[in-house]
Amino acid sequence: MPELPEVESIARTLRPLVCGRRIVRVDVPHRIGVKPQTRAWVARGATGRTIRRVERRGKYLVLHLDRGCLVLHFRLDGHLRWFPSGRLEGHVDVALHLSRGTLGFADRRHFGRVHWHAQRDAVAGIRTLGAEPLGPAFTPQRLGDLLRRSRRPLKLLLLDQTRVAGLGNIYASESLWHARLDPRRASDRVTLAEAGRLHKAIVRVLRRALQCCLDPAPDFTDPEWWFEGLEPMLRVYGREGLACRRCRQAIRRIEQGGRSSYFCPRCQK
DNA sequence: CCTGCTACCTGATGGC
DNA sequence: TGCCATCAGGTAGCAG
Repeated sequence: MPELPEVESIARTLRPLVCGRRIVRVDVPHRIGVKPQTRAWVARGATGRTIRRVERRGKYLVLHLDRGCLVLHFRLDGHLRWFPSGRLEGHVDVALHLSRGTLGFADRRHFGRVHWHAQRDAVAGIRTLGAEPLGPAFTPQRLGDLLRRSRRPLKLLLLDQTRVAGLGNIYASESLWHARLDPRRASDRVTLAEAGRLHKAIVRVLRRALQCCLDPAPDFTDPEWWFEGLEPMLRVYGREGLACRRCRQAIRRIEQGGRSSYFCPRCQK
């Protein structure tokens, strides 16, 4: 479960459940969930430690322990499950048994990971993350600078986590629709005014999505929870062939970087 | 450094 | 029914 708003809502919902709790045991029913680390490494790092703080960076979820941290990444389909009784049910790849309740990490597709690290910034993917789009450093100027320095298509730039942290395939397309910008446009050919529009669109889309993800909040039961609440706010993603909600033109789907982009060929220029 | 491509996995869906 | 192709929220690693 994937992009910034989803992970942020997970972090917020998780805090009261796990902060201050001790990890009494770590089970790894599917070792692929910790690859390339080992069961023993993760268990040794986390067992007996107390969860002090829950942080989101980009799409990473970091459980800071009193020594080291657990770094979770959901990739495409990973999700959390909460077992108040501590008894596992269904598919779980990694289980953190806490002093009260058990947190499970599950991903049938086995792309998602749970790793233990001595330091959060030991993770290259976190260390190199770009600006947090809902943070103070993400200004129209900053976005304008990023755009000017790349000739790549806008959509691919927005997906690059080292530029802007946390946008994924859904919200990149959504943001470009709101900004009325063609996903194929070369980044360095975007005007200042257009960069301003894009900045505003990104912030607006992510804030709105976060609201959707917080109501209803994640229940750590249904892996599809986030997508249901989201659909009403989507303007282009997954709407190939349907009428643009601004101009009624048919939405197009194209491939960029091996992934689908959705846009309106009439009002996105 | 920048860019583009592939691998990594599983399950759902649709055409024939 | 069954079989095959295609698609899916992401990133790491590697070649040029």
